[in-house]
Amino acid sequence: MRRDDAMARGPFETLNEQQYQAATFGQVGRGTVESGPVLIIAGAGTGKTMTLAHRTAFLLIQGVAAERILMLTFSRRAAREMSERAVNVAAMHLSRKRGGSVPVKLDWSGTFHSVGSRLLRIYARSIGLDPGFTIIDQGDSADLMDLLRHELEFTREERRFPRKSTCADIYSQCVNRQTALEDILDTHYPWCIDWKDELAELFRAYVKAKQYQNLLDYDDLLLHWMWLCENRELADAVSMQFDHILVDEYQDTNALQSRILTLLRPNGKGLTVVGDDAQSIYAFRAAEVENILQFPGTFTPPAEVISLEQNYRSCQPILDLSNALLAESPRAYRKTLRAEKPGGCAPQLISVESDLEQAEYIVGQVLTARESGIDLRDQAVLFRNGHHSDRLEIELVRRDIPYVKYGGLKFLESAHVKDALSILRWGANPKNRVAGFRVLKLIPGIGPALASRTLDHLAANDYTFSAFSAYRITHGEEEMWVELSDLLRRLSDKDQPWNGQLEQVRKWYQPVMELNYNDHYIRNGDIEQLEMISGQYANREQFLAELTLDPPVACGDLAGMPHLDDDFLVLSTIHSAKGQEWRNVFVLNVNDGNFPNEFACGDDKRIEEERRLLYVAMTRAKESLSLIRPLKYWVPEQAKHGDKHVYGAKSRFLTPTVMKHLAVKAYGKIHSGKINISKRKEIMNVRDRAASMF
DNA sequence: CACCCAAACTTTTTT
DNA sequence: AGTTTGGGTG
Repeated sequence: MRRDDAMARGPFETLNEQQYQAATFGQVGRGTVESGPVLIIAGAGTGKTMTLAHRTAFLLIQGVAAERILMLTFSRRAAREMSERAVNVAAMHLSRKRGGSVPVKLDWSGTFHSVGSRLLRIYARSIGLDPGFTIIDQGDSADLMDLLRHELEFTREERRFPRKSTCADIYSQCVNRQTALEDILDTHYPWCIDWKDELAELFRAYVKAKQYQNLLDYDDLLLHWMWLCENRELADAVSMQFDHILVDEYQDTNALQSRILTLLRPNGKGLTVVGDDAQSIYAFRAAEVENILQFPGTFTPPAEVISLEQNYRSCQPILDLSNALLAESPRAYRKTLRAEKPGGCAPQLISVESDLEQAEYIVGQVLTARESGIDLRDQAVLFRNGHHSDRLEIELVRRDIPYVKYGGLKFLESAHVKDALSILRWGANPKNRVAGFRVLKLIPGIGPALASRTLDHLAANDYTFSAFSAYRITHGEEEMWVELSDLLRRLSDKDQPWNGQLEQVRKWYQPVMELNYNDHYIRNGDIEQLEMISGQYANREQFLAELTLDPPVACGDLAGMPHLDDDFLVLSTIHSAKGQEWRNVFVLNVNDGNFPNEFACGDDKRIEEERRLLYVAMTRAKESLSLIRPLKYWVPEQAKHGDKHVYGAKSRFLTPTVMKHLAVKAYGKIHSGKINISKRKEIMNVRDRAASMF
């Protein structure tokens, strides 16, 4: 078939030459597309999502069934977007041609973790797993580590044992990198090296505990999927379900993920991966840039490589700066981004006195831009660490500027939400000791020891909650205890409808919040919000699984959470800004210590990743880019005496070659002896408040 | 044994 | 600034 004739028209005419090559790669047969492995190197802003969506649409148009396409993405949001766009493009074409069967969505589109969880529920029995497993998030996994490290009495040693989240991190690195504990400690956690034996023992206990309690952590979803595929028959069964496997953000896959792909597609047939090595920023989560660099060579004949370099997002001066930054990094896929849009002005490097002036400067610039017609939602402030925006947030609240913050503290991580979910999880799975422990300690008078004994009693009675009705607790609120055991019995009853379960949980939990939190009315609102969300799920298992795999982004206690159609400024960590774009972008704290982060120094590979992080931040900007550099900035490190400010050196990434593309500016009085404007405002504010007291 | 308080310690980014 | 541990009290 001469697909050029057939396809050049219709939905594919908007693609440029490389995008078109990528989208239509492969030999078209009757209802099939035969294609070897292909790697699409998609630079920032080169229409990656559009290309991948069009490739999927191409497959659908050629007659590949939607349920035979596996789309693996980095986030749920990306999965949804990709599915929608692909289906729309295909529908546009198909309805014009024959009006025949138009797929509504891609059945198998999701993150590695969510697809893994789905496959494991199907194949659980064949690998000796109970399909009713509970998925636990990073926090739960850390809590379980905490319980075990106390049980093993590692916390009683003279030197302090690594904190619970560090233990969980180390374990996760070992699994995801498929590397021995000793090597992980050597390269990533040298300060924990003395605890090697204890950590190994802790991890053995952790694995046992998870198995006993029927829990899977994030890493288990990948690990068990891989094990599933290591069995030839099962691998074939999974593999034969799909004609095509497409992987987005391939540069951020880890050893487990690439191994799973290799097992599913040993010869690479029907495998399409998309990514940009220059945007690999998840090494801390065990991502391997090497995966994308070595992808072509892992097959014989090697995979086809198609490079997209035409940039549709930014103006040329921004790309010149980004290209210059990246040119100083040694890497395999050289690319020079070219702008489609003409004109544009040079990116700026602004020096300010401290984080206070930084916040003030941004607020001023954002408001000026809005007056000139750029909505707040077209502007974003990006930063390295979640807390870097603290100062700015205070300023924004004070000046009544609405904003949404991505990254940082999440809804699901707040204590009250975890409490409520733990009650639900415990009801769903009485063996879940972490959840039970957490819930029991909520009752005044019940501490770790009593909670532990109560859990033992439950275990001794075959994990039936009715055993609690005869069980008296020595001290502790009698009434709350009785109500809790009642609630748990109802929750564990299989005939109990899902509808209304969260309401029952909230009714029991409300007094606990009122007791513990001053802001309980705000937190109660969060639980009510959770209740609303729960209505969208068919059953409890689905709700709990989806919520851990795809947590809601924003936390409700933001000062008046902006409604979606309102105008608001976007604050985001660079990691959470991936794939997004704004007309106007500010990058905070561009100094050595943040770019690169002080903890990343000493290791060349990690420094390169930090450079790429700055690259990702820069390439989010469409029209205007401002890098801000405070001369003095706040460090939350232990400060022995007095001043917690530190003088930040200029980022080592801003070399003379890179500086050529930056317009240098200073804001405010850099050497200040006098009190500056913003400080005076703060004093005024305090005076007003003092006066209003009487 | 639970709870409160003080002291010591702390590695960022997230599915 | 937030977390974790240890000591003292009821």
